[in-house]
Amino acid sequence: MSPQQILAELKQTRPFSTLEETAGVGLARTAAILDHAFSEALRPHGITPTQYNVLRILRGAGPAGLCRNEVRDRLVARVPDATRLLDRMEDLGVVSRDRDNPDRRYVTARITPAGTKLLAELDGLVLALNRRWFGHLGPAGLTRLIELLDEIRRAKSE
Amino acid sequence: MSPQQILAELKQTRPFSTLEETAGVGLARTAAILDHAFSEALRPHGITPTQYNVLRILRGAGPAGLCRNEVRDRLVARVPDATRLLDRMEDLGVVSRDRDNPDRRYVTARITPAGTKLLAELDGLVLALNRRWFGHLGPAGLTRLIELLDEIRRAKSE
DNA sequence: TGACAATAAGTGTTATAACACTTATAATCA
DNA sequence: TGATTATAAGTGTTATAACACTTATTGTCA
Repeated sequence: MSPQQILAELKQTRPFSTLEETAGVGLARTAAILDHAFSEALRPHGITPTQYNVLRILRGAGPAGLCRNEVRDRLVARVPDATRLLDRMEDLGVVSRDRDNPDRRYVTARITPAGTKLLAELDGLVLALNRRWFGHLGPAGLTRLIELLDEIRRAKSE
Repeated sequence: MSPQQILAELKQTRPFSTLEETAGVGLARTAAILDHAFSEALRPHGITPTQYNVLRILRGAGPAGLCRNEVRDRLVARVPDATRLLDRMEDLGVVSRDRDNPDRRYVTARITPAGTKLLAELDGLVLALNRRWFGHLGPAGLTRLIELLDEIRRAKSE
């Protein structure tokens, strides 16, 4: 096989083994692994990572709660059907909803006492997982990682 | 309100504003944004990011192809139903399958000429997207990002 | 002020993800 | 060699994601 053929074959099977692509695949793979592990860790508690995210958002909002679209827009991952996501969480008893805004188009979602209790039970677990997965990078590594990720999102939105 | 109450309230609404958590949320959010953008970019071409991933894997495997489980295990994100993922891609005409292994339990999946053609059409797009999203980090930033992500996955699997 | 546009939420429907379970073939070993 | 275990693929089913569309309420302005 001639050098040209070898190069042609490499080019065919791995057309862009660039740093950019390596970073992109690494980012996607890492996020997928951690999301799956988090999902497994939450399973015994009956909620998904997205639902956990909603609970964190609503706990942060306090008694005032938040309307559906505000919850949706604060989610880590885009969800096109926040209504039924909140439906399920209402069925679970961790979220309540009321059309109590003067503007009657809005429906306010709030975390319930049961939701607050569940979240409190999970705080230790989440802290431990974050330490296990990220702790060994050290403050300098973590700060750099956070910077790099911020830069990527900034470039994306420009 | 006493300082203690203020602290207690902050603690309640933001129990762990640690570097680890900031990195975790940043990682998940960045990956979700890029995956969504990639999905949108692929939409006009009729495939999803996962299907694109399968095509890349099968192009890399060459004429020998790969069995279902090998394809599944090489995917960036875990997929519990690779059979029907390949079913759909076979319906699209970009993948073929044959039970042509001496061990008749195996079904070999291969990329079709149509799949190779589609992938070739997408190479430029993917290269451009990767440059746009990651290029401005520079070789040093990209290398560091790749290192940090590798470290996270290594810690996870230990 | 009354038609029209804008905004918030919800609904209908299809496709895919996820999980448990079954079938088919091959390898192992008493 | 024949029963048993292991491996690969596929199937049945439910829940969720995704997208387009509809309804209800409010704001705007000719």
